[in-house]
Amino acid sequence: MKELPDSAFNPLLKLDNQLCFSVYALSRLITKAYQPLLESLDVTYPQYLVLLLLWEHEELTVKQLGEKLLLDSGTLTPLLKRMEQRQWLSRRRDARDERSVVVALAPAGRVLQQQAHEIPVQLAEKMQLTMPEIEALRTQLRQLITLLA
Amino acid sequence: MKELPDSAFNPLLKLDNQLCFSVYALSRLITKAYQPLLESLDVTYPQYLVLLLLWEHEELTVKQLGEKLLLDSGTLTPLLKRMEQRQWLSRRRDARDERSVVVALAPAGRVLQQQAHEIPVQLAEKMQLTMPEIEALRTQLRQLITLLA
DNA sequence: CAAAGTTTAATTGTGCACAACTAATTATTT
DNA sequence: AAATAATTAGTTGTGCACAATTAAACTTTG
Repeated sequence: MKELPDSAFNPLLKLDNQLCFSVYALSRLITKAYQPLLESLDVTYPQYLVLLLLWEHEELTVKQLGEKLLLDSGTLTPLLKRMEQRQWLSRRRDARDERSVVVALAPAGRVLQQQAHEIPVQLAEKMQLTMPEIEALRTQLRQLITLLA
Repeated sequence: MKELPDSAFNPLLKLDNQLCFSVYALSRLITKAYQPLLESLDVTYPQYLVLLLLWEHEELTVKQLGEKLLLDSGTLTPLLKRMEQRQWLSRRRDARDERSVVVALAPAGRVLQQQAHEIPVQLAEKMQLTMPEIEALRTQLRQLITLLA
């Protein structure tokens, strides 16, 4: 009997079939789709996510940012230092608990918010999805996230 | 009138509402879910994706790998060099077109395939999804991928 | 055929992402 | 109170990911 490639027996090993690869590829494509919109602000996508949170909450500890973004200090500390250098935010130890570092929105970070208004709208257009479609997809992904997180 | 935070007016700016963040977070969680399964092979997730393709196709040019994985030579070249050092694959210029580099599965890479059989199954279990659910989700994601790619 | 243009990898430099570890502070236990 | 444990950021080292550039090989065109 002729030998067949393994993927003939185990179609799960075929790349095209893999849900995980789709998520991985889509994630990078989304970052690229954001890039032309973000580069006018000279902000990377992870930095934009931090700004989204600070626009909403004004100040958060590194730990709180990490919980919301699912990132650890090894990623956040250098990222926040770069953002501090550009004066978008400030970092200071919490007086009530010197272990914590409080990250607060700075005036220049507030200015960026004005320029960011159209970004979510433009991106939704790029993805050509209706609101209900976006809702449904996000709900499914969030189920997986809570499962794996 | 009292000032409200901007996200009250523009809920799209709220992180929790963002489809894009869900994809980004899920992608990293999936990589982490793979990690305990892949570390027994001492392979990273992107390296595993390359292996999946080589198990299927035996040999591919860097360009073909890039097209399938949506990665460029800046990412692939150093990754493939590391895999070549471990003797999982070989790299050689194509005699018919010296611009191309042919990446071919090496015997040690074939051995890895045996150990990888259970990985997709174990991951599907972790995600607690039925096959139809996986299919449906993947179809939606692939639509977005072709749109953005 | 020669010049101009295209294709393919490699290189360089920046910024995540994360595991493993360290150091400092706070909380808990005895 | 002293010893122990837990929490929080920071540090170090490795590996992607990608933009921008370079260099070599091939293709097309005048």
